Formats: sequence, structure tokens, C-alpha cells
Amino acid sequence: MGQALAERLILNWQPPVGENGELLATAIAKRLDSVEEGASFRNAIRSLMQRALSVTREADFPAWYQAVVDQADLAETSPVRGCMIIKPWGYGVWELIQAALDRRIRETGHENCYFPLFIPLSFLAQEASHVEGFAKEMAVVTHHRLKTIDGKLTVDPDSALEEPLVVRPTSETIIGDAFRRWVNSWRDLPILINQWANVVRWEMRTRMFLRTTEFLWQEGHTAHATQADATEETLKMLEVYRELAEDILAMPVAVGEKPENERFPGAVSTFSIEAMMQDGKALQAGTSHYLGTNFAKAQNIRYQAASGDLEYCHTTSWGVSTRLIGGVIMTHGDDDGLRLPPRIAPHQVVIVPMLREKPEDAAILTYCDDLRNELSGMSAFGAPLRVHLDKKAIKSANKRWDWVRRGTPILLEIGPRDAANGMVTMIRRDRLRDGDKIISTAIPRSGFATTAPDLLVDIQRALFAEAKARLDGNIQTGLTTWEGIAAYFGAATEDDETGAFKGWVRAPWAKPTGSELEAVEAKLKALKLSLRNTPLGQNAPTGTCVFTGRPAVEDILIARAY
RNA sequence: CGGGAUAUAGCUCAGCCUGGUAGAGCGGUAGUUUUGGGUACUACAGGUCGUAGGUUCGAAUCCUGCUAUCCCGACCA
Repeated sequence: MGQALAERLILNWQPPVGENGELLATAIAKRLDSVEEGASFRNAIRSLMQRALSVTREADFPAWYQAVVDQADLAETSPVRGCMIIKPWGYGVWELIQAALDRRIRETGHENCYFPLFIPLSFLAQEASHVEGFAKEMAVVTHHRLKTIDGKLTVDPDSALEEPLVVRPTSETIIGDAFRRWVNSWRDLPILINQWANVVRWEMRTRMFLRTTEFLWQEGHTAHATQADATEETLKMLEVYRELAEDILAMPVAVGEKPENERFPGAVSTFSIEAMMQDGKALQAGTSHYLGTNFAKAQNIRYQAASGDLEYCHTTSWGVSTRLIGGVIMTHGDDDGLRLPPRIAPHQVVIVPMLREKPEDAAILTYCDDLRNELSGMSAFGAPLRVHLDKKAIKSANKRWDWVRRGTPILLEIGPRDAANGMVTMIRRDRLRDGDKIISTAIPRSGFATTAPDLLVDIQRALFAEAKARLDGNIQTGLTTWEGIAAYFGAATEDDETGAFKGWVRAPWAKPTGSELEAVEAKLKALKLSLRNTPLGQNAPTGTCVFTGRPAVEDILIARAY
């Protein structure tokens, strides 16, 4: 029956020409036997639809990523190039990340404040290497008034600003300017501040959450009396980021120092946390910089030491951004959409009543209300459970899939029989399927609430364990020559959208600098590779540098990256 | 910022080559149907065809500018 049915299906339906139609036609051809004779085309398609998303990670990872952002209701594009509208579900995730990190920032002695969005152009010219290293693509404000000319609203040409204002790409310069005034004596130090803000970088190519023109972040800026204090601060915040990534986002990371060529412009040293995405690429998820006295000298941030001498401050800066959400998507997402670690899930438990617009609905709703109240009284991870009862008048059957795609950790479906029998039907998002089948478990309602917190803890742990195994299992350490590494990653011409999962390589190197490092960089770039970081806490190096052949100084991570 | 592609209903897309004032599926609404779960049927609603111009008796369709999106490259603090 298969072939004939397929032909009929395709004939009876006018598939959109192009990729979508071809994909569906291919799917039909592959899974004919699962289509029942006489089925309507729509049902046939649905029975063929294996997953809640139309794209799989394997088929097209970038398209899958876009699909998750869209279908999980995280964000959408805005009318302005490269900017995104972060929707409530996506913003809710950000707020939870924010809350967790903000608490740690305060616990480590920092205070929040706010600096202006506009930075005088001349400020950016203050630190030479900062200026040089920066991409010049920025948003610049040059006028301050609009005017109606010939009935059209335009920029008033007579309103040019004396000095253009740059929309902050980062705040080192304007905060340094304040530090200069705030710091006089050694008694004023350290200064430990943080700000939650938006920044703008006129990126050439944008991607939702990963690289957008405007994004949200947190930037910490500190000034210290000594190098030791500033270095300690840099590493302390790096550790805060590691903990945030691993404990809150369940996203394991490699913690290390960036090589010279990957440093923040003007920094003496830059440290990062790097996460492995499901396509094997590295994502720089947070950075912490020791800026030495470079900015202090450029901006004259000095203090009088106890000895009476004037000394330059040692400064630091560190930040993480909404990019973390991109990391969460590509770390935990699956072919049914997003999977959120419970600690950052705006709703940890969603109750979906199976309403039928019948009188018995009232009883189901009462049952669900009670269940919600009971669950809301519990707490997990030191905070009240976030429980949502989805009463929306959407077809109840569709609601399940909406919540699956959004990645809510625990989904409870309550039908009339559940309500009558005192049961709940539970779906765990981290263990959604057994093969193609959805795993839903009927559990007695009594006592369920008390076990829910443990369940959430277990889901958080399971997601981390899964990602940790992927990270640990995909860092190649056996490649000791450049030829071996090049062969491992394959040619740059290979389409890496469809290429096999490669992971990272950890290899010994001699930490070359200057032109020698540039040569290494060029070599890597030809294969679309880059140096990620040199993991902290390494054992004594062994072997020879894969680039120079000299004795190795340390191990460095090499990967394709976002 | 260079090269390529695209922009038509809420969504995915036909229609454009060969100009004659708009189509499908999904989704939505209403009714019937179904009732442990992405039901089925019928009907209805929904679009100044991204935007500004040009050519033409007439433009979704041909031409130009602009804007946005996607892919490749460059860039990526």
C-alpha cells in the first residue's frame, strides 16, 4: 500500500515547492509503513512527525537552533536590524539567571550602580590598545533633534552634537573616568561595582542570543591597590561564573586563560569559561579580565599609598550576557525543543487540565487548583516552587506540545479520570521519550507534591550529568602533532553545518607570542579553528608544542567556535 | 562590509518567467463529531502582495532605490 498511498498523499496535497515540501515528501517516502490507509494528509503528516520541531539537530543544527528560539517562545526578531524582542518566556529565563548571579555578585562584596548609555567619543580614544583592538562598528549618536521638513519627520541638520556620543559597547572608559574621581587614597580601595545594562555592538552578522546588535549583560568593574588583589578578584569572579554555568544553568564549562591573541583589548590577561555545544563547537560563555594598570594609566586612576607615594590602580572587569541563553539552548535542547534546567525554568511545573468545554471541566479545574496550591507550598533549591496552571482556552491537546517545546521540566496532565481517581499524569521533560513514544506516568496525587522538589533536583542533576559526559567525552587528548589535529578536524572546505561531531582537542603548546602566535592563528583559521583557553589547574606539561615543536609550557583547547 | 538568495493571510509557502485588481495547507472562529488525548467533517473570517519610486490603459508579476531576514566570507571586546 505504501507507494500508492504516498503518491495519493502527495497528489491530494499541494506541497509547497522547495525545501519544506521536499522534506515532507522525503519523510513520507521513508516512513510509508506507519501511515494508515485512508488517513487524511494532515493525519499522515502528523503520524510521520516524529518530534515537536520540524527540524532535527542532526539535519541542520543552525536551523534547529532558530526553530527552538522561535518555537520555545524565547524571542523574535525586531524591526531593527540584528535586534531581538525577548518574549516573556525567554526574559523569564534571563531574570532567573540574573537573580542567581546578582546574589553571588553581592555576596562577593560588590554593589550595583548604573552608568550612562552614552559615552563621549573621546573617551574611547583614551586607552591606545583598547582603541586599536576594538571593532569600530558602533552605534553613534550625532544629532539631538527631529524636524518636520516637507511634511516628513527627519533629523534636524541644525542639531548636530558638538561631540558625537557612542552607544556603549562596554563601559570601561566611562567607569574609569568615574573611578579617577572616586579614588584618592588607599583607604578608598578596593572599589567593587557592577551594573546590569544593555550594550550595543554593530555586529556584521547576528544570531539570536548568540550575537545580536543589542544585548543584555552584567559588567563588573573593580579597582585595587595591588596586582595580587586585582588578580584574586579576576579569578574569584571567574569562579562565580563557573558556578553559575554549572550549578544554575547545568552547563559544564572549561575554565581557563585566553591566549594573547584572544584577550580583551587593553587587558593584561583574560580568562573565560567555554562550553561545548551539541554540534561540538565551543561557546565562550563568560569572561573575566585583569586589566593591569593599563586603563589606570590611560585614565589617571591613582591613589596615594600609605607610604605617601602616588600609585596606579590595578583594575578588572568581567561580564556575562544573554548569550548564556543561547548556550542553554545548544547544551540542553533536543529535537522536541528546549529543555530547561529547573533552576532557570520560569515555570518548573506546568499543570495542563484536559478541558472539554463540558460541565465536568469545573471539577477538573478545582482539582488542578488544589494541586497547584499544594505544589506552590513546596520549595526547591531554596525557593518556592514555580507552578503554573494553564487555563488558557487553547485546545488542551495542543498545550502539552507548547510546554514541551518551551522546555518546562515537569508537565502534569489532568483529565477527568485523573481528577476522579486522585491521580496525576506526569511527563518529565528530560526523559520525554522511549524511542518515539512519550513517557507519561500515572502517579497517585497524594504525596506527589512532597516528592516534586526532589524530582526537580534530579532533573537538574540529570541535565548536568548528560552535558558533563558530553564535554568530558569529547576532548581529544591523544593528538600530539599538528598534522594529526588537522586531519582530525578535517578540511575547512567541509561543510561544518552537516559535518560530524568533532568536539575539542586539548594539546600541548609552547605559548608562542607575537608573530609566531599570528602564524599559529592563521594556521588554525584556515581550518576554521581557534584557540579557546588554557585550562586552569593543569598538571606539569608533557611533550612538545604541536605548533612549534618546542617543549610544551601548558595544554590549550582548540575548537571550532561560535 | 563584500558575494548569493529571499520578502505574498497568524505560520509554511504557491502565483511572477509569458502584466489583466489574490491561492493552498496549517492555524483561527462557528457548528456538528470525538472523548486518556497533536479527533474528523462542514462553513466562515483573514492579505493596500516589505517599502518608496519608475515603466504601463493596467503591476504581486517588469525596472531602480531603500529596509529587513537567511546562507557564504570578512568581523566578533
